[in-house]
Amino acid sequence: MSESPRRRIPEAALGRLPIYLRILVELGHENVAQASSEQLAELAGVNAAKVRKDLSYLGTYGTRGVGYEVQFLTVQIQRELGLNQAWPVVIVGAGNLGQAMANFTGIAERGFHIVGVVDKDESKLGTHVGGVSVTHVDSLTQLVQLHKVSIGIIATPAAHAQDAADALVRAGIGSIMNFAPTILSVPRDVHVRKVDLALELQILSYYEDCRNGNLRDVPTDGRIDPVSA
Amino acid sequence: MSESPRRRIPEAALGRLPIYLRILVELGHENVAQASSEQLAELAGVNAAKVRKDLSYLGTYGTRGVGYEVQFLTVQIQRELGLNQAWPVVIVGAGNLGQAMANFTGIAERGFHIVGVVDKDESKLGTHVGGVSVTHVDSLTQLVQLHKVSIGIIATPAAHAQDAADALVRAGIGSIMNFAPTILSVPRDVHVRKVDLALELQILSYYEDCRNGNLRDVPTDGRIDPVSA
DNA sequence: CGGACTTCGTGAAATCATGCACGAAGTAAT
DNA sequence: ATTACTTCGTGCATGATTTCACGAAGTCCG
Repeated sequence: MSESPRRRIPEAALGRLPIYLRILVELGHENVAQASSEQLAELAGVNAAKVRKDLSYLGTYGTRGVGYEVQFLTVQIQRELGLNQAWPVVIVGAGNLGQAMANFTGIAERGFHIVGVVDKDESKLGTHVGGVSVTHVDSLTQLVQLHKVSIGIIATPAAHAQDAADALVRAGIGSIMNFAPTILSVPRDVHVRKVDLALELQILSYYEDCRNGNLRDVPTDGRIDPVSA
Repeated sequence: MSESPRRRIPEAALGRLPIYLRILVELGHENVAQASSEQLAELAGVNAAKVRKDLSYLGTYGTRGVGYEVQFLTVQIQRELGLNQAWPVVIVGAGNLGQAMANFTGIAERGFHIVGVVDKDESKLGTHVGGVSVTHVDSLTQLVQLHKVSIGIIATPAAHAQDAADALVRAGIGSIMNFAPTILSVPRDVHVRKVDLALELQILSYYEDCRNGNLRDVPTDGRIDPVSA
């Protein structure tokens, strides 16, 4: 049924669409034709009502008494996420992380195409990383315009992350994935998603500490020197 | 003032503590002695009331009219997160990502210590990665027990992630950071945090697609073949 | 065809997170 | 000491997210 324009998927639901998508693609590969919200929920590690509500933001694509058509729903989610095109991506920073991202098959598999890796360190220039060679950061704008890139990844040390962001914005990029543990300041219309790897470990540390019976309840009153980092 | 036992910091606030911590450590390095919630908020990219509320879960550590003592608060957050010890960590998977994590200075800087990298691929054994050499996954349990490791990182291909998780759990690990795009099944008392790099890009893709005027409103009624991944 | 059964879509309730706004508690200076 | 000023801590309103629970809409089978 042709729906009225539905808009703006809530952030929380949006964050789960890629998960459903991966599951659906997998099911597709196993030639599963249909899946119920119950099954999807099981595979996604969430509850069934949430799956249904999340999917309902896309449209009414399920069939009552049956479930969802895997192929069809796959396409719908892809369309919604804008994945019916291969997005070109540039990486700023050819260190460990930049290289890992450039080589990461999971990224290429899901429709992203690394068109360039730039760095400001002369010694890294020309080395080959994941099919492209590392060029100087000065070539960024050129690279971006040539390939019509709109997504950039910052994999530089924290100290240079803002420079990298500025360069990306100047080059005309619209979205940034930032691995540096820094709050970037960018124009309002540029989207930033940050991924802080150490942060995730620190959160695990919290839970481990809880588990070890360190009942964090008695506030210290003596003031101790912080350890240096 | 000795408080009544305060407990369980809400997830959302917990996720911001590492950010405040990083900022405080930085301020400390610049010999800043005090900081107001306003300043911290500015640096953290959030609003001041949120900073105050988040910090209030730890205790009443601020001074009205003044702000927070940088050194003191640093220690408090570290204590809360369990970062007053150096947590040993093992990495399963010596591919790009595993290597990048092992070499990542940001991790060591924040009190984590990579004590081992294991892989099942014979060809990778013995290579040196970030100060440790890669050993066979069979040595995992030994490694974990020797160093009293409780945090593991899964950086294997998705297909082997569950095996990796099982091995980690068997070895006695309590928390897992999972880079593989898979829902792991683990005992209830094991904490898992997943980091799905492609997922983040897919979300950026959504926003880019929106920006490009692709008003995602008219649901297709014809059914199209999904592209293969 | 009709009844039993399945599963979706969604309102409404419950929970969680955010942000405002103000009293409380401190400093500073006269 | 009193006044002016700053900034914290937090109750409360608002908004977002999750979950429940049930009617609607379909299938299946005799």
